[in-house]
Amino acid sequence: MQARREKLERLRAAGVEPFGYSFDRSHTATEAVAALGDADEGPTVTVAGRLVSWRSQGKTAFAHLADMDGRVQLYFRRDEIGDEVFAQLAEYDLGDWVGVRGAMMRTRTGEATVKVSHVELLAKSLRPLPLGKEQMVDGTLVRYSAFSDTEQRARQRYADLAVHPEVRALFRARSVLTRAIRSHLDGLGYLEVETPVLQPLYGGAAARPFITHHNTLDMPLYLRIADELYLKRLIVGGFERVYEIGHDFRNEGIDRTHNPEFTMLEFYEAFADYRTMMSRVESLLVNAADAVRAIPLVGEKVPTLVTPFPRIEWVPSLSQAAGVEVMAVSDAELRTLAERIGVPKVATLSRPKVLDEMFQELVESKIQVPTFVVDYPKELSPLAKPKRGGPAGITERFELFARGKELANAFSELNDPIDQRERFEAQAALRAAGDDEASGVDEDYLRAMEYGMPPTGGVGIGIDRLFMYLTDTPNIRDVILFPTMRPE
RNA sequence: GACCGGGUAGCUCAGUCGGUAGAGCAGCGGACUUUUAAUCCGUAGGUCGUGGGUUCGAUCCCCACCCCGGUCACCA
Repeated sequence: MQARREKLERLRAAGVEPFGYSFDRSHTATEAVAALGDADEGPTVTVAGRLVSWRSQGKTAFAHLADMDGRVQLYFRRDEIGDEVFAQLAEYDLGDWVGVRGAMMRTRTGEATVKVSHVELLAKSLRPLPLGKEQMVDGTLVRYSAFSDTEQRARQRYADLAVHPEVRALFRARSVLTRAIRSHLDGLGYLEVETPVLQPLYGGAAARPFITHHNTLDMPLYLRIADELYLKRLIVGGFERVYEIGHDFRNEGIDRTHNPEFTMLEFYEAFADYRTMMSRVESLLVNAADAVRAIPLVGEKVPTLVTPFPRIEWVPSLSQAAGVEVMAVSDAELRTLAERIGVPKVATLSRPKVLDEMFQELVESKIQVPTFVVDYPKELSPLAKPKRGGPAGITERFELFARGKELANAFSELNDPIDQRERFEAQAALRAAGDDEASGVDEDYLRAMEYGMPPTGGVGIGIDRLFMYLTDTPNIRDVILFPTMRPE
């Protein structure tokens, strides 16, 4: 770093501004290479990017310049750019942002290269980037001394992105994913809306919230754990199709699949039930997967989605896997069974919870291809409507699983305000008993329900997890640009 | 929270059966007008995660703690 400072000073002394103001480029690196085509000489191009390699050879030098999505070789000759400028190249470092102009040419070894006739420094890099060396071996990129410390890559995402084109490609793909989702929902007549992140009451899921304080109002506010209750207020208001993509916040642990702040898509559609929402989810995911599949360096990993997704019913699938009629079997028998499967602390769990654990163990974790699990027990689904015409105690709810992980959760939404009040009050009782994941009674939401909400289907999809599934990324930290981390 | 693995140069790592440390790349100086992990010669660079203990002496052994990763547990 000291050496780079000194170079900076020498450049300034020579009248070179080390931090430029703007630069007009005619081609990206990829476009410049394409402009040469198969020819040995090509048009003059102007390109800009970071210096990522440098091979000096006395009176010539080769370098590679990398920009957003590509790289191109640069060839400097003293007799081409003059003694003074050539001498100044000694003050350049890897990581510097430069702009160059020159004719495209092909080198002896066949690489498309800019024969530089003009070079200018756009920004001096004072801190060395952790650039490794790389080589193509049989068509695959081999890195040496790559920047691989997972912690530092997440903390210094800017450096991770700067030296790893495939990381840039991954996050570009993530952006493409959300764009595809928006485009798909917009095409169905959905309205994208924004609802409060700061909420006086939190609800719509069971999770511990982040709590903050508003000074002027002198009251606590909670960072939302879900968008659900506000989006359904909008259905009451007459927006028949709404969606929101935003961050939810849950004050819980951090691990491979959990970040305290994560991206949630929720969409609600009036007059729809959960069956309609299943087909919405299918077409949405197929479109999203197609969009991501088109991204180089990422798309190869995207699984092929075959619709319609298989559908299995919660109770029968569990009964079959367990070998007994789980809803009919005695409590004692059920618990014995659960223990044999390996469910921990069976004695401390309620019966619905035991069933849920058994389901996770026997069914959920074995689902590989995207599969809808439908018709959940009421005890596990407090926000879903009872199953029409179906057995008592079953609700119209589905979850989508793939590779053993939940991708979506949806209901035919409960719109009976009397029933809703009872469920809120049950939650409030739990909260009073010390369960800080339970919510209170949201009177304003009940008031909205009392005005009348049409039949509505609603879906929540965790975008981070969906993207992890599509790109086969095992750690959520690797799909969030700046994951939550302990301070250094 | 438990267990396992790890923390040494800017990056990736090696090592010291206990005697205050090395390599490659990056850096710096030099040679080189088609190189591509360029090559060649030379050179600089480290409170060995933190604190304590044992010892004449600790980066190494012991204890505690911190941090990271993995597995498991917890978690609608």
